[in-house]
Amino acid sequence: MGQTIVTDCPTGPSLDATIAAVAQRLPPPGSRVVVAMSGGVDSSVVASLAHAHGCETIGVTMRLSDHDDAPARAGSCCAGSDIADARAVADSCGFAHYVLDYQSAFRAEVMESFADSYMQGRTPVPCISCNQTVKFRDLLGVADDLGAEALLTGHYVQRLGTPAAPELHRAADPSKDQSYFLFATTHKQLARLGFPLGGLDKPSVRMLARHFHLRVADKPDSQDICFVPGGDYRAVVRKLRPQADHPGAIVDLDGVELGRHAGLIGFTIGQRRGIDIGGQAEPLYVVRLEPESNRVVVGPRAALAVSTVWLDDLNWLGDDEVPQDGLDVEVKMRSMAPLARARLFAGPSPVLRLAEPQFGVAPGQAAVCYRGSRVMGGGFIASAA
RNA sequence: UGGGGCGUAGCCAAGCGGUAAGGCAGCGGUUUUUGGUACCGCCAUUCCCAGGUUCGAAUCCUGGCGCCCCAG
Repeated sequence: MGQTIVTDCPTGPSLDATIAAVAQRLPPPGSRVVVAMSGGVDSSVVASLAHAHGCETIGVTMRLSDHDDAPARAGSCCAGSDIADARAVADSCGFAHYVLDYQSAFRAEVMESFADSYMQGRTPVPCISCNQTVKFRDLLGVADDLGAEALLTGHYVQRLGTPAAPELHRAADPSKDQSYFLFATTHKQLARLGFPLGGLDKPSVRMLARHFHLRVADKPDSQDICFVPGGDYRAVVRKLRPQADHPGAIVDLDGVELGRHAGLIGFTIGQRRGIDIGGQAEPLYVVRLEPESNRVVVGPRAALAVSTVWLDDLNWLGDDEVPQDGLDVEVKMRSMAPLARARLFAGPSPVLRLAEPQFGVAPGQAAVCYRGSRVMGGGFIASAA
């Protein structure tokens, strides 16, 4: 009593307009498509849309880790309940759905390298290595085997340009943009991929989910690393690499020991919390990790400033090579970081010269280069100074 | 055992008779399909202990205890 009835998106775009907008990003009716279904809202909507659009839709869910015995957890992908959700969506809409067991590949190529990376004092982005391996290599291969024209996913990114010269762009909704995680996608892969949701915002996607009566319509967005459901990645690394992590010293910039740490894997460059050293006038941040001596080097925020960033594995998505004298780009060095102006130099040792110093640049993270909304390419941060 | 100084939260520290600042650390939350950052909130009924003065004491007095410095 006395409650206000809230209508859905009273001022938002209409349902029909939204569906029409998405249809432009789908292959023509009759095309066979594979949809990578995680069991979440986004990919469920993609599959439902493709099916409704008249595509011969095959939903595929990869079983990636073995949490299926665990109780349903919000925020994890491809666990048991998520697989059931994907299956239920396919059943209710009436398109095919397969579950593929990729646990061993996922473990070998994503989880193991995740652990190794931490052991080396780096800070990996497992979502990117997952996209590079099981998703856009293996699953695309599955799509090929099934004779599919395209592999569709629920990522919030846009593939523009022409099929022959595809361009990767940020999502229309900047708050949902996932292009950071897709920079390593190759030109060839991009040509076969479709991201129907790239022009929508989340409320529109949920509106579509309700329209299709999907049971996942109000499922919470996923977060955290999918194979670290509770958010405790340190426990996962220690389980993968028992005995590999040892207590050591926390030292200041001059090498003076200020405290002790339980193990290097608990730290990331730029990290403030968890250092557990009080009595300072200013907060201490992790400035450097030294796997050789097992030391964590800490210092004031100012000590984090870097203006040169060296990259590994540059994946270039531009139309032309990076000019000899460099290219002005805007770079993102964390998924939710603001863009920083920089000049990119390619070659055997690609390097970014930052226009303004940046703080908390961590090796292992991706540096993704943009020009306007377009992803020009990127690489993994090797080192910074 | 002469002189001087100090003892306030895990650490640093303000307060100097009117009912415990702040910083760091920690904890919780918000944000977020990576880690982290940032932001917000919480965090001493009590000031080494025991008495006393006072309407009222962390602040004054007395006595302990504990540190630190200077001492021929």
